[in-house]
Amino acid sequence: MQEVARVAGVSNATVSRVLNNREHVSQATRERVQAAIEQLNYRPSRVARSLRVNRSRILGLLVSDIQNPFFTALARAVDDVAFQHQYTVFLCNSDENTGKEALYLDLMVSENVAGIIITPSRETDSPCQQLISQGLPMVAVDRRLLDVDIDTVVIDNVGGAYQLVTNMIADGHRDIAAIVGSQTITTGRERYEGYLKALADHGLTPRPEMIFKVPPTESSGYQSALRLLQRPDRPTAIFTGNNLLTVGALRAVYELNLRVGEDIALGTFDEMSLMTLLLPDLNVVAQPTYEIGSVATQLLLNRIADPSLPTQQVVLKPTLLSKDGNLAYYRQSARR
Amino acid sequence: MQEVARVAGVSNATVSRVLNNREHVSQATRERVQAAIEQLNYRPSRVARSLRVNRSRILGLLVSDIQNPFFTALARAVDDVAFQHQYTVFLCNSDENTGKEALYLDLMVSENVAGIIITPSRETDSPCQQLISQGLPMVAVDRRLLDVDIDTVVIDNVGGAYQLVTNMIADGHRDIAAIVGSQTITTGRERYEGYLKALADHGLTPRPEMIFKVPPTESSGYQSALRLLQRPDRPTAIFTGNNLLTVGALRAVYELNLRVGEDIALGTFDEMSLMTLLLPDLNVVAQPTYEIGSVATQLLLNRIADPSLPTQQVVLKPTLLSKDGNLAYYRQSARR
DNA sequence: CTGAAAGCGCTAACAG
DNA sequence: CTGTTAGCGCTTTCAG
Repeated sequence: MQEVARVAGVSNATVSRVLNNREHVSQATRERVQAAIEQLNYRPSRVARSLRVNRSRILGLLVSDIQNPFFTALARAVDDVAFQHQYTVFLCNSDENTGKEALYLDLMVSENVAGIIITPSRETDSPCQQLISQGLPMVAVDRRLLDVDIDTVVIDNVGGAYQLVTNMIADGHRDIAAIVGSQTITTGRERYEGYLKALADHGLTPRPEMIFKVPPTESSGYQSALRLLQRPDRPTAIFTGNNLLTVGALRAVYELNLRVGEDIALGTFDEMSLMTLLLPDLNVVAQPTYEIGSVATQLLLNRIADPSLPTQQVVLKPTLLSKDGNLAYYRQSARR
Repeated sequence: MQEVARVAGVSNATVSRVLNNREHVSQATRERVQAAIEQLNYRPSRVARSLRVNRSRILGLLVSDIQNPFFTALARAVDDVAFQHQYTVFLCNSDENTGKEALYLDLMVSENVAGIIITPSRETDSPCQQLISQGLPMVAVDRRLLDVDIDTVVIDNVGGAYQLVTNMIADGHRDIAAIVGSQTITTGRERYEGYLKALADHGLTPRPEMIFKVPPTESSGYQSALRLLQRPDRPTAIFTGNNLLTVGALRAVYELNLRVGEDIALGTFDEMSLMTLLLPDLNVVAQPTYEIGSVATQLLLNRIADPSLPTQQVVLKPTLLSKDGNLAYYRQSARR
């Protein structure tokens, strides 16, 4: 910067003014500085600026699984909106691991991010509480945080699961098993709640041995489904709580040479590329993933602009895909 | 930091020494400082450190499509290796857009990253050249960069495509169409080259109207496949150059109510979750994705440690999945 | 083994 | 409209 100032024959204060498009600089000087910048191929240090002004134009995004298409779609949306507002995104992967989550949060703070969007890996005792009370703008996404006053964007998990399971009941199923995610995460608990409610409202009582509450991973889905399907009294349908559990369950189904929609019905959350295309008989509740991400980012930007805003809890509606509608939905989303 | 120094009754120089695990600090002082850090819940500013030492422990990773499972698997590998070495990863999405690519590169430099791993969006005139000559450690991954002396990790695309197409020929196909990515990207060109070579070596001549060179997107794959499949003289097989093209092609196949492996054979690069499970008749060349990412990261860390190292070009072997082997491969990779 | 002091590159008063 | 100056939080000589 000194160098630029020297070449342009001005002080570095003036260079700074030009850089930040401040007024009180004559057109002539401005152009001289621009020329010097070009000539030297100068790039301002965002690090120094961040240190000085004590805030950056970086948003932290901490997802719990970078390989899960749901989270990458979310990341994509966050990136888009941030980019439109000249913010950039620091994307990290907590791996569903509270230790890593805490570590990355610390790191983001150390890096002076302007705010953080997080998919919390547990709903209580979150390190988020402390950061928020320190005034760091934060938004929780996909999963709620208990006992923390924080902007939140989630979907109506109870309602979505309820619709899905009701739909399976309407298809004639009376014995519907469930493989749902850990009950310490709101999505897992709420979707399970919707499942139970749908059964109860139709006079059905679930068999306890038909219910698996497991970590939301592919291998858990696989193991659980295998155990379910190998029973002599296997259920006629399985409700799986998220996409990874579904993939695992599908693996088990195929391994046992069963057919989805014929030997066993499957109902699940999350639309995945190819899944609806190749498995038209799958019952799917699709999340408005892109919208979740963009709303969350907007919320975060609003809070950065005005930290005194009251916190908001946004609940978006998922969409039950009709069997005929699957392909149409897939096509539409692929077009984006 | 001042605060910690005050509470511990030492100078901030000493606090710094404790923070960085430097010697020449008595055990007693060290403990006093640690206690103060705990008590105040102090987190050092990485921004200030980065400004002072003019380097950070951040690696930049610039991928061309954050929603492509190939790149997220890559990101996962980079993240893992970086994390093991106490580095963190700044992940950005160039969106296959040279403008965004240049912008993010500038940004990463401004943020003082220690080095960059990039999947270049074009093979010539890359802004990477300049950064490298400025001494910034960089690694190109998945795609080569022409006329730039840079560490590179790619797979043997020619060989992989050759094997795949040869395999289809062995299955009896004589009329194999191709939908390959832009020829300004090395993967697109090399895979096309392998395709041509396989045909030539078996005395086959491709029909020009059966060859589509298009951007590597799902919609290009869809459009191209649709046009191919709607011809009265449609081919018996299609070679698609990457996973997105494949997904698009699959969409066209399903829309026309054709069956993979019966009405039309498909051969493609990249293994995708579920794809091999649900489509056992797909011919697939799988990339050692995780290894690509980990080798690239290792290369970058080596160069950061010693910038004078000669550059390396690593070429990894892809694996042709036998039809029977698909499921086994899928299972194994899912276990990771 | 510890402290004082300079300075990384930038911004923001404050003067002029 | 432009320059001078102080200082963001840290590391790193150099003295003691």
